[in-house]
Amino acid sequence: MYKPPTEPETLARQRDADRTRAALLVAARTLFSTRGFANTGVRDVADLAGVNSSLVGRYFGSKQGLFRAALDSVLDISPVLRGDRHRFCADMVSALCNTPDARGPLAMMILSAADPEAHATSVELLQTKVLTPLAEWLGPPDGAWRAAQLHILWSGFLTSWRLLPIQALDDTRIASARRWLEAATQAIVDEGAP
Amino acid sequence: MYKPPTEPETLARQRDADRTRAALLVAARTLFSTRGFANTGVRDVADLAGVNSSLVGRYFGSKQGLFRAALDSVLDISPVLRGDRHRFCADMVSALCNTPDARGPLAMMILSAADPEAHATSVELLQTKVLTPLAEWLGPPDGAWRAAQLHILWSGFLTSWRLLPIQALDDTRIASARRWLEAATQAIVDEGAP
DNA sequence: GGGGCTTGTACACAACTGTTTACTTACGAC
DNA sequence: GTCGTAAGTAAACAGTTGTGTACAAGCCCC
Repeated sequence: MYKPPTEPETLARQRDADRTRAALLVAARTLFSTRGFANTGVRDVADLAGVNSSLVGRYFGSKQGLFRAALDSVLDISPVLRGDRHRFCADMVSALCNTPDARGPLAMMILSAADPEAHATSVELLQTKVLTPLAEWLGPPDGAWRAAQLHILWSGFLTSWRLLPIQALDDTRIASARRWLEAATQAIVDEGAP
Repeated sequence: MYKPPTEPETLARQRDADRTRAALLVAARTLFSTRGFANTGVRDVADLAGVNSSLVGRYFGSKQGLFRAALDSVLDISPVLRGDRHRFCADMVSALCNTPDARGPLAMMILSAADPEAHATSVELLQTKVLTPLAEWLGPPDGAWRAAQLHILWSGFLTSWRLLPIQALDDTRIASARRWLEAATQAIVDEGAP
């Protein structure tokens, strides 16, 4: 059988650990937030990233480590909190709906909540990286409780829109629903300063 | 080695197909609503029900068939809708929080949303067995949209309470949170008749 | 009491899982 | 150039999964 002297198309991939790690994180965010933790195999992530599956173990220790790193890398609301206070609601709703990789961190956490370890990771990171800073930003009175109300509202909206889609939030009605979400968010924020 | 003439403890289980089917459904509801579809094996369900795992295939065709049957068997809000109109909010919140088998149908659907087929089943049954009847019950104006608002509120609450628990809804604060949920529900119901 | 259908059990099967190991190859310092 | 280390690959591992099949046994009707 003929064999070409040097493999033509599979010219050796450039070796770049940082790039590989980043590609794995992007693929992980995409798949975990779409199919959840249990329905995503490390081979799926590696294939999407275009790298070998054993590199997951090398760079992140385990599938769980990859999940934590992927979630941690995208769970950050400080940009919105640092922005204009008038723009908070619009920015937040926008960040919630226009998610960069697939369906965003909230979907990633909820779809992966069935796995005990991924669940623990999500609970921890959600509290420290979202709810606590948000409660501080809202300030007294009842910053923590209003932060919780916001989270309830947002997770309910996201669940009903993308995770368990209902007819009232389909493509033809999503625009007005987003306006409603923004108004509802504003109402909770304003509870503090009537 | 001695062998007793007739097995003493494993005396033949009485053969009752209906009872077996029912036991499988209870076990399925419990596990699916706790661990989700992907993290629940047919052997787990069968073991919890105390029957042989191959009976899942016989009685429900497949694991997917079991999921549909289990969800269908518990997704029914007509008792609440038939009750006193004044009691609607209290009954609904109670039904949402005091779920008979483990965590109830909403948790079951959300935790299983990562699986494509279980997801399709959930979307279909949720619309036909909950949202549509609820929208009719609410009536004009905007029955469908107010039903959607209720679903967003409830699914957000349940997610933040049991699926991805936040500190603001822990055991010490859940009582007042339930009162808040009831009031918020009432507000949406009353939107129709100010 | 004895077929015949139903109920239940045990087991085999192939596919897939996350992880680990042994190995090859590229890059950079000397 | 060459040598050592980092980067990447392939394959094997043991465990688990859903499903199907072959077999044992109870129940009911005749």
